[in-house]
Amino acid sequence: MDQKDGFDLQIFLPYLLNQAAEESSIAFQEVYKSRYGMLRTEWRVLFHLGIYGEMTATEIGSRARMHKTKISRAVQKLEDRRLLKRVRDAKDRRAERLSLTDAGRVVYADLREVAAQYDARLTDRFSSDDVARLRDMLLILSTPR
Amino acid sequence: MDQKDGFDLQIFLPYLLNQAAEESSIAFQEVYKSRYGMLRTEWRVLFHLGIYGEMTATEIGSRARMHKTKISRAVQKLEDRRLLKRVRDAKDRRAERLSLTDAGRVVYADLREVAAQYDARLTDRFSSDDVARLRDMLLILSTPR
DNA sequence: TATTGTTATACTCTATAACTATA
DNA sequence: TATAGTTATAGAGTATAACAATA
Repeated sequence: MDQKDGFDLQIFLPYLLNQAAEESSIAFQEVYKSRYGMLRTEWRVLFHLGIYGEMTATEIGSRARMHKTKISRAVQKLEDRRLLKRVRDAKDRRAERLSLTDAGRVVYADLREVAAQYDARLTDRFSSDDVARLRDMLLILSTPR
Repeated sequence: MDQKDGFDLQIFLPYLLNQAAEESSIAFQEVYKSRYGMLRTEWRVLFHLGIYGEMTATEIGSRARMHKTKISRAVQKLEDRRLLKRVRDAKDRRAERLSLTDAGRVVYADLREVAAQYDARLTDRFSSDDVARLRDMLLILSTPR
C-alpha cells in the first residue's frame, strides 16, 4: 500500500515506543500472570522491594513514578498473598516500612531470573554498544523535562 | 537508597520501554483528547487513513497490529463525528472501504503537524544518527519474531 | 496545614467469545 | 467453512477526588 502522505506513523516516536513496549512486554507479562497471578503494578512493587529492600509506599512511588493509589492496591494484593509485610514506622506513624517475606523473596528471585533472561533474549539481536545507547536514550525519554 | 540486589529495574527493557512510552505520549495524548475528544485507537485509525488513503478495517488492523474490535469501535466514533466515511466494497460486500471526509483531512493535517513538531522536540536531545538507530531498534522490537 | 496511605469512582485500554452477513 | 465486521462483556490499567490518621 502506497503512502499518499509524507508522514510515516512508523517513525513517530510515541507510537513506536508504545508498539515496542507492548510487544516486548507480552511474554514477560504471561510469566508473572500465569505463575503468580500478578498484575503489572504488583510485580513492579515486588521488584522494587526485592532490589532495594525496605521501602515505604511513598519511596516506591517516587522511584517508579507510580501514584500512591496504585501502590496501595498492589501492596494490599501482595500482602494478601503473604509476599510482603508491613511494619508501622515508629517515628512517623503515618508511614509503613514495606519489605518482602521469605516467600516474597523466593518469588522475586524467580521473576528476576526470568527477567534477566528475557532481557538478554530481547537484546541479543543488537550490539552491546547499541543496547547501551538504547537504554540511555530510553531513560532520558522516561524522564519528564 | 542503596540497592541490595544486583538487578536494576531501570535497565530492564520492557520496563524502560513502558516508562518511555508513557512519558513521551502524555502531552500528545492531551492534544488529540482536548482538541478532538479522541482516544488512542481513534487517532491511530485517523492517521492510517490520512497517510495511506483508502483502506479497509482489516488492512488497518494488519498494519497497526490492532484487533478488529478496536478498529470497529474507532471507525464508528470517527464516523459519528463525520471525520470518516465508509463505502461498501462492490466486489466483496463484507468489506468497507474507509476514507477520511474533508473534515477528517483537516483534523488529520492539524494532528499530523502537532505530531511532527512533537516528535522533533522529543528527539532534539539526540544526534540524528542516534535517533535513526533508536527508531530502527524500536521497529525491530515492535515486530514479533 | 501538610503528608501517608486508603477507598470510591470513572475512564481508558485490551482481550475474547459470540454473532451477522457475505464469500 | 472461512472472512469482514459488530456487539457484549470482562479484565487490566490509569486518574482524580475525598477521606482518616498522623505530623
